[in-house]
Formats: sequence, C-alpha cells, structure tokens
Amino acid sequence: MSKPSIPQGTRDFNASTVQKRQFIFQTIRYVFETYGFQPLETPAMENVETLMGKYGEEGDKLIFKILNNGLDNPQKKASIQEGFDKVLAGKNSTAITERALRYDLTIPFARYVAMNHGQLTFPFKRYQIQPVWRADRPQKGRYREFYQCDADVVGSDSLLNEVDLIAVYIKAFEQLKLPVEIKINNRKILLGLAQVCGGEDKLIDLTIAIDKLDKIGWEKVKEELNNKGFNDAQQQLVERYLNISGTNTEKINALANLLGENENGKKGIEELNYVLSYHQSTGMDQHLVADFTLARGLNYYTGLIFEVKAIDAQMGSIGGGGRYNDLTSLFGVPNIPGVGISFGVDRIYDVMEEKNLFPTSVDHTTQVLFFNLGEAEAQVAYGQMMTLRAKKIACEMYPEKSKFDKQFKYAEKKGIPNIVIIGTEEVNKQECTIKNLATGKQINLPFKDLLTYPF
RNA sequence: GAGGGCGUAGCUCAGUAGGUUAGAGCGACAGUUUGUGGCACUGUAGGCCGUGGGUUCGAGACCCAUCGUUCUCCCCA
Repeated sequence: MSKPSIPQGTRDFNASTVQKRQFIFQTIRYVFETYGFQPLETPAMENVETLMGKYGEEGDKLIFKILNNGLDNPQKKASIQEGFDKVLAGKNSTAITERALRYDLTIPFARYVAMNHGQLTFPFKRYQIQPVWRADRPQKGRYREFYQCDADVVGSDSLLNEVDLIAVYIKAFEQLKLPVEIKINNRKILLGLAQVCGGEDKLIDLTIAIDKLDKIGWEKVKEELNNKGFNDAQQQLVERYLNISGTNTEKINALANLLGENENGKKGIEELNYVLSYHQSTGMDQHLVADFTLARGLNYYTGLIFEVKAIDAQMGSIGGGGRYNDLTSLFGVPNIPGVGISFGVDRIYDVMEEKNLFPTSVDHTTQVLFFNLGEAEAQVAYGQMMTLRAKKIACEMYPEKSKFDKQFKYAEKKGIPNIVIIGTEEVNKQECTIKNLATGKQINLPFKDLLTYPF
C-alpha cells in the first residue's frame, strides 16, 4: 500500500482555510444577491459535446473527460475498439467517453438557458458558485480544481448590465478590502483594428499577438505580426495602437483618431465611453482602466470585455468577463445576448493570504470548553453546557476525564477563549468556575447566572 | 504540450570530497505536578533518505528511469 495522496492540482482545505474561503464566498454571494442575481447550480459533469469546441483548440485539450463504464463489455468490443482508434487519432469518441467535467460556468449556463428559455423570464440574471476542472499543469495560482463565482445577465442588450456588473466587481473587492484595477476593452475595437489592418480574418492572429505585449515586448510582437503576413504599414498602425497611453479619456481620443471612420471601432469606443462616463457619476471610475491590449482568450466574447487584476500582487487575473452576442445559438436557441463576469476565488484567496487581508473575525471556533472531571461531574456540566448551546454559544466538553494540563492545552491549541470547570466542589455549591484563557482571570458563578454571562 | 528546481522524522531543514550505528530545531507523547494551561527541565516514540534500476569494496550523496511536488513558457481564474 503506497502513501495516500490526492490528484495533482487538487487540495484539502483545513478549518482555517475553509473559513477564509467562506468569507470570500459569502461576500461575493451577498453582493450578487444585492444586485438582483439568483442562484443556479448545474451538474459537475456535462455531456462531452456540450463542452467541446467552445473554448478554442487549447481549451478542448484541457477538458477532463470521464471514461465510460462497461468498456470491458465483450459485446461492444468492436465499436469500442473503433472509438479507441479515433481517440488515438486525436478525435473524440462517445464510445469511449460521453461525459466531461465542466470547464467553466458560462457554457453550462448557456446550455441551461437554451434548455429552459421557454420558462425563464428575461432578462434572466443568475449567479453560480461552483468548482470547475481543467487539465492544466498546476503552478502558482493555477489549480486543476478551482471555484468560480459567475454572474450573468441574458436576454438584454442594454449596456446598463455592463455598468451594473462592473459595480458588482468594485463593491465585492471593496468589501474584501482587496485593491484592484479593472481593465476594460471592447472586442469591437479589436475587430475595428483588424479591419483597418487589412481584414477581419486577421482578428485572431492580431489579438493573440497583442495580448503578448507586456510579456514579450514590442519587438517580438512585431516579429510575430511579420510572420503572420502583416506588412510594414499595418505593423506601424499596430505599433501606434499599442503605444496609446495617458488617462482613459486621452487614450480613447487617440484611439478614435487612429481608427477613424471604421464602424466597429466607432461603436466599440461609443460603448466604452458610455460605461466609463456612467461610472464617473457613481464615482467608481477610479478603478477602471481602458486597456486596448486586453484581448481575453475565450472566443465567444463580442462586445465589452473585462479583466480584474489585484494591485501590487504577482498573480494573473483574479476575474474576467464580457459580453457575448449569441452563446445559446451554439445550443440551437438564437438571439439571446448576454454579459457576465467571473471571480476566481482561489486566486483571490492566494492574494489575500499573501497580503494578510483576512479579518481575524473569520476564524470561528468554540467559545467555551467544559472540563471533564469525572462521570458524575461531567453529567452536571453537560446539562449546563446544553443551556448555553440553546443560546447559540458554541460549546464543547472534553470527552475524556483527563488531567487539567491536557484539557487546558486542548483549549489553547484550538483557540477556545473560555473554559468552565465543574468539579465536585462546584457541583456541591451549584456553581461553576469560569476562566478566561487570555487574561488568566477566573471567577465563580452560580449555575443560574451562567446563562447571562457575557462569553 | 515544452523546459528548469526540489523529494531525508508529523513539520522546517542539516548531512562536509561517496565510508561503517542518518542528525538538529519545532511538534507529538510521558514525567517533574492526580483541581489550574502558556515557561522550564528530563525522557520516549517516530526514517526501506519518494520508488525502481545502475556505477562502486562501499550510495542519503554519483548516473539512468519513474512518480510526486514546485516554478517558468503556452494558455488561463
């Protein structure tokens, strides 16, 4: 028997970690609900075809697939063999696998909307807090099982949804006391640039190259553009695009100049302006940064896109989202536009832990430990303990009659602030000894006063 | 998918140029102290040195493979 272990990229969470994570979940859930979003849960596994082809070529490779049961059935040997050959050739085969673990929450949500659009009231606002799985190689801030907290609105074209979702981001991070900046761009602007640069078909090459700017620098980006067939004039245009800097307003003006009369460019800028100016009136625009290099991987985005970055932290994005025109048409139900955002709880946790941002109050533990001084005494103490529990004070009794030393140490390790001693003396006098472990002070109190004692 | 670092006690690590019985600190447990913790002292337990193979008279140290872990790239939360 080898040592027990858990799969790569997964984790166990101890008491204090769970409590801190709960703090993040509760904060985000509270904000979601305050903004009118209602909960949804979907299964951990989806049909393979629901997920495949939705996340790009790279994404498909990172989907965890579940092996079918009954592969050893001799009657199905031929079809399974055939399916296996397809898998070896890099294709998918339902004879081998027909289910997969969900990769994100947006696609399952789109599937849900497509399945239930008849019953839903639009605009439909839902939030979802559940784990997702990716067969990525684990590293800092990257896990194979992690939680996402998504909020989406479908069935509305209004930019007010974008405005509202940005407010959700800002308010949630404000409550978590985590300083962030929210980068905003518009896929329409990128599309406009691609058109000005010689064609929509270049959009993907262009965004991939642009996205790498802060990592590899302009020279390398230029090289890549060159390899992808962009001519000198086009490269110069991209360079001017990437060199745009200044305040949000300055950047937008420079961009408008650059893209000129391009329809998509104009529309993209208009939308961006709308959202930014709206938040000038709410006073939340200080967190917003127009960033034309922001591209985002998921190719279903069509409008404004967002990405959240923790300030002064070495961590990838801790949240992202954007508008998608027609996600449900992938499932046969066209014309349901939507916009959504996502929080990456595990990365938020890592950053907050690193910066020591968790309030000490998130550590809930037992408030009172009742000492166990023998069968008869423990029975009396148990009765007293139950009255405290009825008042919602967290209590426990040490289960063994052990030496004081041991019971004290238990309380100390667990961070229990108070102990109650009920021994033979106390039972005779119908009182208990209460000791505060931090101050070391102790008092005697009649049983009848225990209920009103301010633990 | 590509590349680097690291695997020695429950934890953090040491282990000198390969040399015989593998160490420390913290923690755990027990005692000094059978109704008062934190401190101190004393003692005890706990290791197929990740796994498999190889080189060598001799391997925790060197080589190969494998697994795990961590980081970077790709991509992403």
